[in-house]
Amino acid sequence: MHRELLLLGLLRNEDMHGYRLAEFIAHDMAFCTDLKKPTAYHLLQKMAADGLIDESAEQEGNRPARTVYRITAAGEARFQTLLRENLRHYQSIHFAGDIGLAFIDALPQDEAHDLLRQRHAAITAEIEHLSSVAGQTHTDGGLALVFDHYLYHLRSESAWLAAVLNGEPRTSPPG
Amino acid sequence: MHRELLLLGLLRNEDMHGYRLAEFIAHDMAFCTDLKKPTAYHLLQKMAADGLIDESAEQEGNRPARTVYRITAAGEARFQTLLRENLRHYQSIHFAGDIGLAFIDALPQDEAHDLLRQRHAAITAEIEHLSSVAGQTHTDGGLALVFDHYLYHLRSESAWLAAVLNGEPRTSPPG
DNA sequence: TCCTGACTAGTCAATCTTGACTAATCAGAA
DNA sequence: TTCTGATTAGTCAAGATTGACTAGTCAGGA
Repeated sequence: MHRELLLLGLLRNEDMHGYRLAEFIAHDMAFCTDLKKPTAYHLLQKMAADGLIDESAEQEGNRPARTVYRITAAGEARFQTLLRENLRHYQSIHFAGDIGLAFIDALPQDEAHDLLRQRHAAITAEIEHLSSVAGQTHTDGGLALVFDHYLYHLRSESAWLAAVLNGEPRTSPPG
Repeated sequence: MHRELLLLGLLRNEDMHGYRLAEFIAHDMAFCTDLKKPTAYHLLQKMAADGLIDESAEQEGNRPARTVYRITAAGEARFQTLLRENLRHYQSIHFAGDIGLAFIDALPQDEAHDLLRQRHAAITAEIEHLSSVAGQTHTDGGLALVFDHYLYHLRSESAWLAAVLNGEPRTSPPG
């Protein structure tokens, strides 16, 4: 459902064709969604069938024709509903990396420790990378908030993993 | 891929039939995965076809026959590989709730604030609930670690959202 | 001019995922 | 005993998702 919200939200800002939508999402929102190009096309077609968006053909020079999508009044109403639902609720997350943790006792302690150190290094690297990209794009309005959230989350993950690696007692709160 | 790891890890501990696996996952691992019953069956059949697990029929009383799965040597090898891969890497997460945040400017500030307060209350409620269930099950070995991670994450989310609601400056680290 | 590699705009088959359903068994109440 | 609702053990069709592919365009170098 949040994928529809994403597409409607972007179309609300500006009419776009599928390729551009997918590209924007992949380049500028990679840190908060993993919506792929074919999925975007699929959802766009479905939403068009539902009357939430309008399709129109557009030709530029003699490049291949593009299908441009524009949000309708029904789509705007949907957006409003979905947005409120999204903000109101907390949607719990599952960490793929936790499955490994659940079976960590299957490995010798030394090796497990070493692997987790590599994981910690990967988190640190992502924090560095994100921090360095910080001021470049998506520094506007809502996306800035999301960016901050992601960075905060990464720091929290890093801190938790560091505590585990130091053998600190469990279930300690952050901050 | 982590779903295969999960099923192999559980079968490694004990032979089981599909229904029991799915039930255990839904009851005792809900906080770290969302693998559904039909998906579990699908993966079990695939892994059986790949020779990672063996199928055998089992009849108890005159209850319907059950297909019991047992991990093979190839399956154990796969488990070892997948476990190391899982622990070594950090797999980044996407928050469905972030999509709403990205478009929060579309709502009047007061309403947005109010909705986020409801979200915060939902997180608090989940923390309460989890804390109360803490000592009951999954307090063993790896699952204890995962449980701690989830609780830590919830606290981190709560803290971040509280900071946002208080209008505190962004991109502050936890702890 | 011709060729190569990159970009544009999408499509498609294969795979994954799940809500809803089936069909049998059992426990306990009426 | 008979009925109801819960539990057991799955199946299935429908829908979601994605890696790999197509087919045209364009820029720049040889």
